[in-house]
Amino acid sequence: MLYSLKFAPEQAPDTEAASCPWGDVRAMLHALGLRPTQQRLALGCLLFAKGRRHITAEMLYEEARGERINVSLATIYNTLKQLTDAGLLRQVAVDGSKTYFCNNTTEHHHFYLEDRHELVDIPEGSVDINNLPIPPEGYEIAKTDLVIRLRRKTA
Amino acid sequence: MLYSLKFAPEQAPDTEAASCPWGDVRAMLHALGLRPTQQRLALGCLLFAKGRRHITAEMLYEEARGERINVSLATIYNTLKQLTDAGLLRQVAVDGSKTYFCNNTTEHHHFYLEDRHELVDIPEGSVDINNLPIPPEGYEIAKTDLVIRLRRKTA
DNA sequence: TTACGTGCAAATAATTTGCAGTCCC
DNA sequence: GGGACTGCAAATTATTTGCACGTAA
Repeated sequence: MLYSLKFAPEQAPDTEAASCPWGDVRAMLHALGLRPTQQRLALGCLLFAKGRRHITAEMLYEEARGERINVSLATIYNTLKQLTDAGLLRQVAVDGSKTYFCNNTTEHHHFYLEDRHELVDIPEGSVDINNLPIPPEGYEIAKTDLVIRLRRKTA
Repeated sequence: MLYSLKFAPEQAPDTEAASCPWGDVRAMLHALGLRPTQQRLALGCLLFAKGRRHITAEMLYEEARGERINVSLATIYNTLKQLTDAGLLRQVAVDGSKTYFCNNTTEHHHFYLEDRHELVDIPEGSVDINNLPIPPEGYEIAKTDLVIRLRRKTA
């Protein structure tokens, strides 16, 4: 909440860097060859500020609206795709419907809380996957996704 | 192809058992409390006959139409859901769009061939997952899904 | 200015649902 | 016959796209 207020349209956009752990969102966009528009600056900050790290387009949209950021859902989708293509976000498929985006691009895996429809990082190193099978001829591993689905204990 | 011809509407439905590795589809449906309608018998046979084991609703629909089985997409979805709920099929999320159903309900994992949009079983035992993390308070593991995404080698 | 971006609304795609008609028990 | 089942078409949900207008370099 705090961090994103600095991106409200009426605020000076040059002050955002300090509030975003990822560093300077403006620099990040520049490095990607993307214009630092108000929408992208704001979304970049929401996405890379500490706090929430697994988000759907719809969730990000609601979060942005809550922060009075003027942005359309189409732009949310565009931006998420651009950042994903750039390798700054990781897309996680959990069920056949919503798509989650994760701002942690290190090798790690996820818990999925079925009752809350929520993704949670599994701390790095706490799961070992051994004996990764050799891919069929002509293929190489692009990435490995491990999702441990959790249900509420009934006992 | 061969196996499903026996389920064409004009054929005697009592002969299907021999052609379906799962056993007697009629008995299976009975055990689930589902009426052995022509559609369900035919779909049950397509799903549990050897051969294809990872299928989407759309794929099953096309396969059924190819076999002259008269069935609607809505019924495909209904049936897939019923069989999944009954534990006879396993649903696998691969990307944010299509949902795959797998007729292998043993613990196993998948390759996903990104270029062909195809799921392939990884032989059981060829991947070890160790140190499964302890779920947060109040939760237990419902299932673990490991998908190894493969891309075509560019080299 | 001028190409890149954005918002809106319409288009897709996958799946679900409501309901009238059909088929097993 | 009666309720379970099916098919169709309309409704939903998630996402993409086309295009007129806005805005950063």
